[in-house]
Amino acid sequence: MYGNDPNMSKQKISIHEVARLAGVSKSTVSRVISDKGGSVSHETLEKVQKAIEQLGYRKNIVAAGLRTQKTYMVLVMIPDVANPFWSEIARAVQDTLEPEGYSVVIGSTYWSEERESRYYELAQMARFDGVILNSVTDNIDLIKNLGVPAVLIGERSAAQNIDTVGTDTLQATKIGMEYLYETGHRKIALATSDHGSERYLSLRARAYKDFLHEKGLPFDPALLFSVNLDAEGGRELAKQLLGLQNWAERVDSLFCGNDIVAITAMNELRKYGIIAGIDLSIIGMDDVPASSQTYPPLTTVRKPRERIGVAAAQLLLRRMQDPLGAVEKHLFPGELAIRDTVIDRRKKR
Amino acid sequence: MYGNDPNMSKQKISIHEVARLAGVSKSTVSRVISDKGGSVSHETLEKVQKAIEQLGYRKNIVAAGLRTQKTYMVLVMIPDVANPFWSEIARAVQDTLEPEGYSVVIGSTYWSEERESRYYELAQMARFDGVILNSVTDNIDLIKNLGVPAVLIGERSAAQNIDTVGTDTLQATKIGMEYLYETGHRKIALATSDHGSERYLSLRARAYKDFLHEKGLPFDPALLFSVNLDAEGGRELAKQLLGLQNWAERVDSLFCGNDIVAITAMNELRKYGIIAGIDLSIIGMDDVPASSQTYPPLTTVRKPRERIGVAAAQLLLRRMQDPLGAVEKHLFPGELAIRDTVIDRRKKR
DNA sequence: CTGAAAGCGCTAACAA
DNA sequence: TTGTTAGCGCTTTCAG
Repeated sequence: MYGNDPNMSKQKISIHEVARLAGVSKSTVSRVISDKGGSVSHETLEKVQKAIEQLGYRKNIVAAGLRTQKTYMVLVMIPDVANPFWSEIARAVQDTLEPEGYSVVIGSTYWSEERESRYYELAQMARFDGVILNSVTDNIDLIKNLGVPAVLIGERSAAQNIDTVGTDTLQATKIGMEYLYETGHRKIALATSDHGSERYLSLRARAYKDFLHEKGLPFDPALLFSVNLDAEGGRELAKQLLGLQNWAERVDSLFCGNDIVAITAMNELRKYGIIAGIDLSIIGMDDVPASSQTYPPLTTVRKPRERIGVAAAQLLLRRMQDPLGAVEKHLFPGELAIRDTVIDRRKKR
Repeated sequence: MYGNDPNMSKQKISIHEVARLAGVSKSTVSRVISDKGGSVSHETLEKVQKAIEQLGYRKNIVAAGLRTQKTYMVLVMIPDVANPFWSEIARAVQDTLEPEGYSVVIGSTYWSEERESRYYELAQMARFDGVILNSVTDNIDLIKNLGVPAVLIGERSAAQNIDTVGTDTLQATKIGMEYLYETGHRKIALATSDHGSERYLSLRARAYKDFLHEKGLPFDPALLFSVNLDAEGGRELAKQLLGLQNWAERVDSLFCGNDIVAITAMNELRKYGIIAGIDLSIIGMDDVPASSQTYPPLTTVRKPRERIGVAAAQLLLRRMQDPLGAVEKHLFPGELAIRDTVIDRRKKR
């Protein structure tokens, strides 16, 4: 009549109740529920399991963590969950960490240092076993002093002594250039940002120049457009291009720093009757979801978001087991997503 | 030489060390750090604070939670983080819960029941103070037995006894229809899914019929297209429309069940020379990011993702304080996002 | 206002 | 193989 309702959903049932019902000690129950395979006789094992079943007992991992110093929680700190680039990385991390028993907390910093430090605080309150992050500030000392294994996502050279995974921008740019070259383009323009602080952006410019040199093509400074990598930059780019004398004879293709720029530039140029894929070749970078929905669909260099996420997760897993192992860095190549904005000029020759 | 470095980042410093340094008891330190404003003299308060500062002490909220039965963690269970619709809701939840001291865990179920139950397990392991979720199964009993305050996101009628927030699909459909009507359209077609299980989808059809009736317009069953709400459905829709006899005379506008359908249909129709916003009006639903990047940009009915997220978070906050309060339900109206795919036919009259 | 002691639910020596 | 005894770091009576 009292307490014999197995469906009571209140989780008042702890290891203690299980022990009582099974007629064993708490430690024995503990041995059963902590998968460490502590030595328990087959007989008692069954008794305990039956009691657990009967009471609907659930292990309280938070309490367990207090003792073992593990939380089975990992923080993924990224600039913006709602941005597909980052959310897809987060998803990949989640997918590889959860089967290992970890829960993933996603924190959006919205590029704000203040929000970043709030997450660092959290991390220091012993909430997480590990952290995967993309920091605005790249305050390496801060990250190293977190007292928690950390993996960086990005491609900053500042981070010398810390695990890193990211995209190989040099290669990603080159692969796009190469594709333009193969399809018969010889007058390639580049649109990218020259934001001083974000030094990795100029990697695109470096790859561009290297490429021209390698192919023995002339470098025309007027074809290196400097714009912000957002929608505004795309419109600006269209304007700059159109402002160029004899532009149609000087450029046959446009390599854009990212897809947003490519898409807005493309839409802007159309207003002047210039159609991407017909009058001018355009190629973007990132492969955001919108890129396949534009008209015509955008050819672009895809950044391997999934691989990045998976690699970061695996690296963290390793680092959590062996905090003192050698620092690793992984740069993944971009992949060409061929759609309809690059003209095949070989046919025309 | 040993241990006298105040910057040692290992968080070995607990309440105990602080107490020693400040020359008080652990309880006193506890009173200081738990914002409950326990009575502490101004003098000791200062001593303790100084000690905390000096040692770089951080409160271990996990340990505290063991005692207080609070984890300050909230689970947001959604079908897919990488889908903008859901990630924006998650972001809003995060933005309103974090200032209250909660950490938000985002869990993606990918529409799988199995993954859902894994999260229910987690919730039962006393990890979370509350849960905000969109369930595939809508197993209300299960959710109620979680033993944790829960708020549902969606618009399922099944959920009678549980807090819910969602979009008012009936109204959202109507507002789009109304806009078409205002701009002079009288031959409106609707494309939606008739998936039996997802009964809320047929809300669109209901709103459609109601609207026609209200305006005294005839209902032509051939103009109610039934397609899946994905890219494939969009192409299918284009095919069906084109297959209709005299379609150009029978329909002047197309209301699509969601943006994906609208965008793919629009791109497909263009192949036959039919341009949205010129030859045919098209309107979507959701306002996904890609919608503003299409050419022409898509007019659509925006679902108030942010408001939904904020409301869900606030509701959960309330429910966590008062678990027995009356069940609440909030449906938010859709908003028109006017862009370029709807023709203003009034001019032509 | 402050301290001592008990305990949240679990794990980890150490005995038995 | 099992039970006993201490804690993990914090909060919370209950005295003083």
